[in-house]
Amino acid sequence: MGRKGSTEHRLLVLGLLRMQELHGYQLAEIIDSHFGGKTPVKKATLYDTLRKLHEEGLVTSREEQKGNRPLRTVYALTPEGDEAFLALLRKSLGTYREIDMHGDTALMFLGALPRAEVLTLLRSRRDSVAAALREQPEEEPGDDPHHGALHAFFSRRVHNLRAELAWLDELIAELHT
Amino acid sequence: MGRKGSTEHRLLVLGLLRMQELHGYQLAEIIDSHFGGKTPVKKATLYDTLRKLHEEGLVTSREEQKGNRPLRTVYALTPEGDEAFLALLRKSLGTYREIDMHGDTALMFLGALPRAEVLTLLRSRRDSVAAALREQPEEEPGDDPHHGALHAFFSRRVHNLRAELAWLDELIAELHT
DNA sequence: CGATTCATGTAACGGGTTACATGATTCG
DNA sequence: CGAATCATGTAACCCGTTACATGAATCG
Repeated sequence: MGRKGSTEHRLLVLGLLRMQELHGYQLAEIIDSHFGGKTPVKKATLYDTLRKLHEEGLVTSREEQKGNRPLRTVYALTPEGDEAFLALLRKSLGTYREIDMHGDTALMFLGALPRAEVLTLLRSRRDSVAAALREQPEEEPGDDPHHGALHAFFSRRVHNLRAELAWLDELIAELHT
Repeated sequence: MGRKGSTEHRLLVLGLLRMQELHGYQLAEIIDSHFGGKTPVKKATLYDTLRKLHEEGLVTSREEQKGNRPLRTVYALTPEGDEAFLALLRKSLGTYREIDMHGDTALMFLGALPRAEVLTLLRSRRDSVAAALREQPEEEPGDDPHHGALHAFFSRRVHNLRAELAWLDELIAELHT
């Protein structure tokens, strides 16, 4: 039924609706196109978020039919929606949410395996990180309407991956005694 | 009812049971003591995980009563539990799980606020990170039975926080034009 | 003509947290 | 004696994903 929709999701949807009115499917496409494959939001969640935002009066909805294509519901931001967006943005930008450490518990038990095996495993992990780093777009070529907008977002990802890599290298070297 | 219990939770519980048999409350205490306040696992989850591991035959259970204190259920690892632990550990150590980026969506919309305000907000975020970093134990004084075991775990946290800080500083400088 | 695309949803499941219930005991 | 501690659990809730359903249109 009526989910709340996390801050992140609301922020994303409101932020995109701020630039232009959109229907759900279109919204999903825009998001997917920027995150190729690994979407941070699934369609079901998007539709739900839109419905919720509409209930709250943060967006208006309007039915639209282009030719014989399926009926679509186009959403647009209301002034309240814009306010809500800015408030969320301010709160979110000014705060640091400690990132959940996943895949970390294993690090507590390095002693349970022979050092040689630990080294092999960590090197394999290192390779995964390096691969993920290579897949990151260096700097988006600028024929994108949101050109610079995503810069900070992706730059953080890259920074994080690089830090992870450096840390792993350090740990590996350390274990090498 | 019967939850699966995430890999992380299972790994943590099995790993701790590997060193000594424990009852749920004690397990929670051990975990809490190392993460002061911000526990990565809640009691309800722990009890549930233990129950599940018992169902699967990875741990044995035994009732114990010390004096008139409440009845406690003490769990101990079985050989299968030990195998399961090692398998989980190998898989987890050798793999990199991309961390969920939370609090990041806001970074996509830096353009929505005047640059001066963005700078103020980012500086406030920077301070949160710096504070979190100060709260991290530099290097655990060694009167801890798990002395070196947690080294890698905490060192990663520190590294991550430092990377976050450096990245924020860079971004702030960049926005300063 | 079968497969994919457009477009929107619903139902069920998964998995963790919150809040609450219980009951004895020890501490201030 | 009231409050906190010991010890274990359950029920409800929150939220997101998976999988499925629908139905027309277009593409190979």
